[in-house]
Amino acid sequence: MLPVPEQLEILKRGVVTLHSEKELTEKLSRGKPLRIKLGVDPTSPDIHLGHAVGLRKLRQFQELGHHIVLIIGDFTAMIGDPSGRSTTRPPLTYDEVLANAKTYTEQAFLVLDREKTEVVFNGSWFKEMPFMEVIKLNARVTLQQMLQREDFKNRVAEGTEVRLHELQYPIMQGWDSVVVRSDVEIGGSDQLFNILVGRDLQKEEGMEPQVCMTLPLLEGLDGVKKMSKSLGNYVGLTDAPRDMFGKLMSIPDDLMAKYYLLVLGEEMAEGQHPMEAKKALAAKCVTVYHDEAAAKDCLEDWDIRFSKRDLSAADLPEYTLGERRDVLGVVQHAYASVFNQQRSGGDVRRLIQGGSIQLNGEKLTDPKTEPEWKAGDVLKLDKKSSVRLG
RNA sequence: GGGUAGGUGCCCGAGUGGCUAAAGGGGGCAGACUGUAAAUCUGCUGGCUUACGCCUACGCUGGUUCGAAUCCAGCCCUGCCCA
Repeated sequence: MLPVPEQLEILKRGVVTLHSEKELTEKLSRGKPLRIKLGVDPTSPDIHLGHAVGLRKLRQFQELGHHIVLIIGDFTAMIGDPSGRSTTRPPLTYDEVLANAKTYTEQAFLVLDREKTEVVFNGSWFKEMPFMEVIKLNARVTLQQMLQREDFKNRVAEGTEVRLHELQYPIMQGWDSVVVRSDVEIGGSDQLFNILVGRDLQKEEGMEPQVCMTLPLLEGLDGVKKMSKSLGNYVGLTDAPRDMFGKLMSIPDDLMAKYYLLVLGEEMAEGQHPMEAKKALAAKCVTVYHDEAAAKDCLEDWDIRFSKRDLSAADLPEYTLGERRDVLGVVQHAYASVFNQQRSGGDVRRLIQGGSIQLNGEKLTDPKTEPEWKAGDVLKLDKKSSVRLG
């Protein structure tokens, strides 16, 4: 194992809070692998770059020889972490959660070393927990402590509902720490409170409290809100290369440095042209989650499509005409058959009248006309989708 | 349990009998421009229809009325205050 100061230096990189450095130093200096905990709730089937921030930190611990405990919150997912949300989340069925858990763990191993990771489900201890135990656990936390939490406090102040099961969430997450005997817990900065509850419960159980380490939250593509599946502002680890690339090109310029740091773990080079810097970011990210060849393909495709705007040279999906020959009918059919999107007539009409639909670069603004469709023609539907006529 | 304020389109929120497919904002989409799917500006933003028009929509169910998101009754749900 590396000397403690060097380990510390790596581990401290990019963290928001570390409570405390002294405790971490002490734990590290014993020279034994530490148990590092990260809990994830499988509320959706895919992991995105926001989750990956925590996973990357785990990976660092792993490379330093520590032991990772990845907790799949199959039980906590049924509640939904109230962190940062202003309304109650609709509950998932247990089957949905289990299905998500499966893809989740698979995708986590895109970042983590599978061999050195212990995966546990918190349902394995919560499912069988006697109600008496639940009561005891609840007796350890006061309502006032719970209400200190920003999101509960705000909701109470605003007069929106807070349901009692939501109050259980921090307690459950804290109890996880007791069960897995974690030395360090990692989480997003919105997890601070929950992680601290873990410390309290561990202390009460006579254990040495875990070190609390939080990481910055990664804003999503909109540049404002936390990256999340439900907001649709995310980049999935398993997104197709071109999607991943394109999505990353759509982040606001001033977010680039943060993405460099949190997604790639490197500093953004100074003095670069913003577009070049963003292309490099997107390409590197594609390289990490796919490979270099894919990244190269994305770069080329991007230049052809958006910089040179030469759709005729791009490789586009092929589309075969259906029954109708009028613009509206063709576009609607193309969306359905090539991109699997059902668009309403009004929707398509708006696209047409707005000038989005272009045949070989010429705008088709009349829904009723029946242009001469020839094989090889390029039909642009919208910014992201174009087809070549077969 | 009592009192009281509410439940409107993807979200927030205005609207108290016809001018309401429903102000405004957010979000989303498109166009122009550009250095990108950045930024900025502009337009669009329920469904069907070539169109006239039709249908669906303001918590639910009924009712009053020529006509209801708007009035009445019952029910369901939420906040706040009191118990």
